[in-house]
Amino acid sequence: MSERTSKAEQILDAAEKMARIGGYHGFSFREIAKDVGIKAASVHYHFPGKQDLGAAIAKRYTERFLESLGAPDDPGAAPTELLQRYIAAYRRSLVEDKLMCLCGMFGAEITHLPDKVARETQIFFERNRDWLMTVIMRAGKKKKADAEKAAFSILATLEGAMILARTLDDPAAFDAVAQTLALE
Amino acid sequence: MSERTSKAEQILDAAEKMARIGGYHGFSFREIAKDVGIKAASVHYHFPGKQDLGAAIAKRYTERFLESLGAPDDPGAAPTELLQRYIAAYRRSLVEDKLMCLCGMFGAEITHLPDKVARETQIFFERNRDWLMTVIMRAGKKKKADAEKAAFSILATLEGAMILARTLDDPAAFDAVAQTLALE
DNA sequence: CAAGAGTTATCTAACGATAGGTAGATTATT
DNA sequence: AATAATCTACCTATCGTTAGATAACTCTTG
Repeated sequence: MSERTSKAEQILDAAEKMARIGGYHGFSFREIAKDVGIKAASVHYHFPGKQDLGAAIAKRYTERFLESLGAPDDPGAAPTELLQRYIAAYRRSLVEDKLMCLCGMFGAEITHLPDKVARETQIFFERNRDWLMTVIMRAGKKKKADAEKAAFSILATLEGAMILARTLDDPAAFDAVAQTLALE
Repeated sequence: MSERTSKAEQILDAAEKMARIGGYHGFSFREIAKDVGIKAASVHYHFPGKQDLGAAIAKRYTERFLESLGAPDDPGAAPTELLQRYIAAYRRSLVEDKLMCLCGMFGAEITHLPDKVARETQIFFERNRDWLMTVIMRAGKKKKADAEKAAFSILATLEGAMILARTLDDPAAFDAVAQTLALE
């Protein structure tokens, strides 16, 4: 009886959602188990330890996020359009999912995370930086160092905007911040 | 025998430090107790519940933070100087204390926090917004609505820059982001 | 086809650690 | 004597994790 999604995927789904609300301590094997209809011990069959599960959701999150953006050097998409798409990805997470960015969450508590999880979190930021740098250099910035600064700035600003908008419970605050980015 | 700092203050110090590493779940009565040299039950004498302690550190953090900035309408300080001072406050937390902004941390996990704590976290952002708006309006001729957008943008960018720099373990990333702010 | 072996997935049941919190005795200070 | 501060001792809940039994499914083989 093969269901539409595997148990491992269901576990990842539940863990990711919980982590995007409460961070690394926001998900537990028991709560996940209840969510997907098995016992806590069975979750360990799919993911040996919490570190592994934490690293797995961060890795999947990163891959899905970048996949949803498309290639930064796609000739069919203008750099400005790609940047708008990038901003829209954060907005969707905030407004539709009503969830924090997983790696923004993990990033805040980075010094409190197991190595495996911290590493995956770093990778999210590095790959986002690289994606943005490619787009920015296509858009006109010539020096690589300047492109990196601009990429860091966009990345940081959007992560911060999510926190701000969620704290004030005001999606308009996100848009206000995003608006100051779009002009560049 | 009255020491230099009261026990309540020592408790706040310990709790704040732990929370700025691990968030709301990053501090516990037992760990705090060990830190200040009393038993866990005694911590409850000073702060009845965890909510109260969490709210107290957020409140004190906000007050100290704004105090360190000085008045936004101080005639003796130019708006650009005040903005530099604002950026420097974040930088100090990152580089010297090597700690995350407490309310940036709490903001990330806002939907997971008790009401009392969430409220204090909101107040941090509101009061920072107001401080920045005052400075920004002094600096230019901007409309109030535009000043709010600019204030949100600075606030979000610096919170995000802290997360970014801490995750990549690279203070230069913070400076790169801050540099894009200073030009405004 | 039928039986058994192997593999995959889940279960029960518990362990030790840690959490927030409470009651009531005890000590220290005023 | 009264108040302020801390203590011991415990409670209940949850955590990650583990060992070992038990199903459930797949594959091979007589």
